[in-house]
Amino acid sequence: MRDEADANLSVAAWTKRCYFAGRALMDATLRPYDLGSTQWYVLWHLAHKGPSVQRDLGGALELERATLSGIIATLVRKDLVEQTSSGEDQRQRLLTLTAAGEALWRKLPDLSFIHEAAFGGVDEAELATTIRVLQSATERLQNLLRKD
Amino acid sequence: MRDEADANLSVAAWTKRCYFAGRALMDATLRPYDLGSTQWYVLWHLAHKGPSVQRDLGGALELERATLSGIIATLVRKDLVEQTSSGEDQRQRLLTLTAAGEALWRKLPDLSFIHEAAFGGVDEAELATTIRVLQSATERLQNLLRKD
DNA sequence: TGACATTCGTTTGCTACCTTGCGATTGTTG
DNA sequence: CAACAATCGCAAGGTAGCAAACGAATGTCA
Repeated sequence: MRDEADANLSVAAWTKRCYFAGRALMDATLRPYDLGSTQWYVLWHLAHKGPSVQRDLGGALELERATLSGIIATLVRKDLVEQTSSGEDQRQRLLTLTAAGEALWRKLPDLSFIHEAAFGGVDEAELATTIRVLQSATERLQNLLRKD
Repeated sequence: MRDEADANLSVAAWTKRCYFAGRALMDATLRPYDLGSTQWYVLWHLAHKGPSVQRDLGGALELERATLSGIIATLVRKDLVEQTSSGEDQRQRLLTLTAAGEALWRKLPDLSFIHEAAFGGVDEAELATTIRVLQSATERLQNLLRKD
């Protein structure tokens, strides 16, 4: 949200702009494959960590159950992920890549160029400072949220 | 997106978490007034800068025309904003706060406590570093985006 | 065991972001 | 002036986030 010259934007405004710029580049790269960024994270997790229970995946990706539920539904509709009632607990669903899902994953481009483009070559100390500032802000905000 | 211990999250991950934490606190504060965060920004702009042409507001808030269109439609439905065909250019719409909009704006709590909670007391130099890192990352990402 | 509480996933409905494509208007230029 | 291009707002359709409420399955404890 810009209300002054670009140079005077607040930390908060730059945080938002940076987040959306990265998201946009990720989305643009994935568009030819008809994948959204969060869908990519799900595939990444299943490809690297193997089949997962939906609840655990939600924890790892920090998504609400309701949010993940919709994303998984989309991936199932596209036949990239299979959702089976995993034996033990009949409430839980086990998520597995389908053959089509594995095939697509192998075709996908490496996205690490995005992080590299954004932060490559930046002084290590400055990166560490940035992380510390953002982390402490996040924690303070979440504390305020919990107290309501 | 978390795939390691919290302490090892990347800058990108903290940028996202921080953005969403701030957004969540803002949304929670505005919920009793039945307002979303972007709706608040629109009201803020109209209250402080006076009536605006929709196109200009989109520029100031960095929203696509289509995105703003929906948000304005919501505010019009709630009778907080009036949308008139501003004389000169018959394509443009002039946005004005209604009486109800002004009344609501006066009742809204001050949200500056959020920015204060997040970044208050942080060393000035560290804040400046954070802004510089995020700004340069944003610019580099946007350059890549434009080149596609 | 039976009543109650909790957990997991889904559904519904909302905000907010995007792209694509359209109609209406306006600007430009041969 | 007429044809073409550009601009503005809207509509449709998609992704991704949230809260609230619900059914089914499971856990707990009197």
